[in-house]
Amino acid sequence: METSGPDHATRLIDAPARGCGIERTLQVLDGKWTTLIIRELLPGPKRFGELRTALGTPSAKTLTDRLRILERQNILTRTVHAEVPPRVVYQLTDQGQSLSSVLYAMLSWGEQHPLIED
Amino acid sequence: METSGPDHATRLIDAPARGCGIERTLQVLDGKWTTLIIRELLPGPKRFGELRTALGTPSAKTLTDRLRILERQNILTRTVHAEVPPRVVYQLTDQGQSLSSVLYAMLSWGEQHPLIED
DNA sequence: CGGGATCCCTTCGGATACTG
DNA sequence: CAGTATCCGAAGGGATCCCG
Repeated sequence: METSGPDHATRLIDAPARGCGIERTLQVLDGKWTTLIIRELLPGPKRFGELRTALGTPSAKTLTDRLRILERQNILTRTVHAEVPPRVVYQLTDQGQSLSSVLYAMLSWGEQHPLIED
Repeated sequence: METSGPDHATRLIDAPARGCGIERTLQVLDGKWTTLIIRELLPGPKRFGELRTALGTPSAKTLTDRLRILERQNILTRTVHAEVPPRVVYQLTDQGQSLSSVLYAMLSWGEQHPLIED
């Protein structure tokens, strides 16, 4: 993976410090939970409660706030099924799915670099 | 890039939600400035003042705090040159350099997905 | 069940002043 | 120049209660 692409380094060096693509990505992958939310939704849609459990039970407010932001950013969709009890399903958009490339890079790096300390 | 690797998706789906490599990466790429600091250091070492200017002048405290954390995490080194005036140089470690794979993924995604709002 | 409303606390980041 | 020390405001995240 490192063999074929010295071009990667070049593009990273050439990108202007401010206003480059990295900053747009950071605008999405912001906050404590966002990246993990996307990770949970990659396999397929999930309900609010499923998400909450899978993430380790963040507060409802925290999760709701973040999901609303991601919805506005067109990373996921929110579908309300008018039933009793209500069922609300979150699903990644194509744009959200495409973040898998970033998440995969994060996964690979994290697996290869166990942190020494905190 | 999407053509050859359905394996990427598989590994992302299989990774356990908590304690997977993604979370270790998030432990490093934390806070408002970290990712941009690393981006600035990829081309080569920089002095404290150079970093500050390149990033858009965050407060000295903010930058110092974050640099100390990254030093403890073995992402970069801090070298003090005993001169007058003092000169302090920050340089990525091999581990820090290796984060370029993640930054490159962020750059690519950001370039291809201009945000609609927010 | 999936929130909304409210209150609260911690943390992050910034402003300012001072130092080796 | 590159910090340290101190104080501060805003925001993120959480706890609790209530509702359709």
